[in-house]
Amino acid sequence: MPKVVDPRIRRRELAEAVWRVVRRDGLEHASVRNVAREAGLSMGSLRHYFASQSELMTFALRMVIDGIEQRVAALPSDGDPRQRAARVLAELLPLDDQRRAENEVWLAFTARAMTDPELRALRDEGYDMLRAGCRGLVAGLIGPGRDPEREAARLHALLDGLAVHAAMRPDVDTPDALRAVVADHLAELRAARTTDAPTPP
Amino acid sequence: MPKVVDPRIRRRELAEAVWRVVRRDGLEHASVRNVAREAGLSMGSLRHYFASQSELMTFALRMVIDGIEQRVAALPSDGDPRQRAARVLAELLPLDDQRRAENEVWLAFTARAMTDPELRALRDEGYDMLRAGCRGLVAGLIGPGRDPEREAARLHALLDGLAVHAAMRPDVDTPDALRAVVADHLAELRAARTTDAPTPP
DNA sequence: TCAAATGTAGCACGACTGTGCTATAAAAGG
DNA sequence: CCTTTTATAGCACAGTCGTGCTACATTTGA
Repeated sequence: MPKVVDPRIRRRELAEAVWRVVRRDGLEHASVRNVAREAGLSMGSLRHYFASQSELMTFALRMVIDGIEQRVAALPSDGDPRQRAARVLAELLPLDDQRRAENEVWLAFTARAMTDPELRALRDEGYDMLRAGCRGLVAGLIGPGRDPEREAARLHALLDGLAVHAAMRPDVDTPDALRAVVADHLAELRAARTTDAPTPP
Repeated sequence: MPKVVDPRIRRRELAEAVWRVVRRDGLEHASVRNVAREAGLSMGSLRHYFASQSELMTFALRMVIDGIEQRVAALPSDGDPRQRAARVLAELLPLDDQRRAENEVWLAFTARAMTDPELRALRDEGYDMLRAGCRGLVAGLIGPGRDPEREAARLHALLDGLAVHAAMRPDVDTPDALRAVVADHLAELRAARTTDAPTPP
């Protein structure tokens, strides 16, 4: 007795089942069987929506990227670059459960993308998006004497590092700690580049 | 016709076979069979050195941690904290093949540690080690008005973020780019904390 | 009303996995 | 020289895996 459900909703439900399995048991346990069971469907039914496992996985990762992109795009585009930067960065950090979930799933797939060409394309897309975003934020913020591209790379690395740490040690790298570090960094970006005194003799 | 080899060397060889399989095919393909084949041994022989797969994996990760720890410890302990910081950080970044390998293996295991308690203990050990190292470096560097713990967290996140990026995009985040970003960051740490001007009205 | 399309379920096959087990050859030690 | 230990190899079992396939119920559309 099949229910009548928009297939797009079913696909979302299945992708969310992938997320739950990945977070609870790890990506290596996200088999077709386990995901189908998690979603309360049969294997055959799952394969009606996704012709192969890699299609399912690709879609589950795609949903992470799209979700983040949409949330950032929905942010009020304030004229003040400092407020906008603060808002965008607060949106990118894993500060609540929803974003913690996305972050953990993203990390799991990022690792697998090291050896999976199909996932790698998506991972690179996310990387490029975030790097471009950092470029935009930095451009409106940096003080004199700073290299925009290097500052974008630095902010980007800081963000991804904080995300990894938040996943690894949520007890140490708490939301408040993440916010404080990012606030420090933003404040610093606005300062002029200090020319280096030579190493004291 | 068994060769006469120090069993500790065999264990190292097997761990290095794990590394190669992990880098080439991914952690999910580091099965007992594949690792044994990679090392040129039989499954039975591998299991003579490692009673279980998790013991093999644990040892392979342990070797990463110990290797990094030993290389940092072997660094000439210069009196100047700035030179020492530069040296230590250059040692921690994945700038050559050996460290690129360690870094990729570390990332793969870090991801799996999210759902594997045994690996998690090792991962946390690495995390704590690096955080403590950052604390030490920052203490000797920071300018007035800075919070040492927050700066340690920031440097730590920056390092891990750069490591992730170097693994993901070695073409973009080249060794030179990594060095430049870290140099910028170190120079900045020495500057005094700029008190924030309030957001302009 | 009846045929086509759609959603759901389940089975079967071949492949791969970790581990327990036995067999055998070489080395070590008396 | 002979026994014990060590190293290596290989097989067998039970389990999981992805996928192709069939069967059936429900909905849709003419």
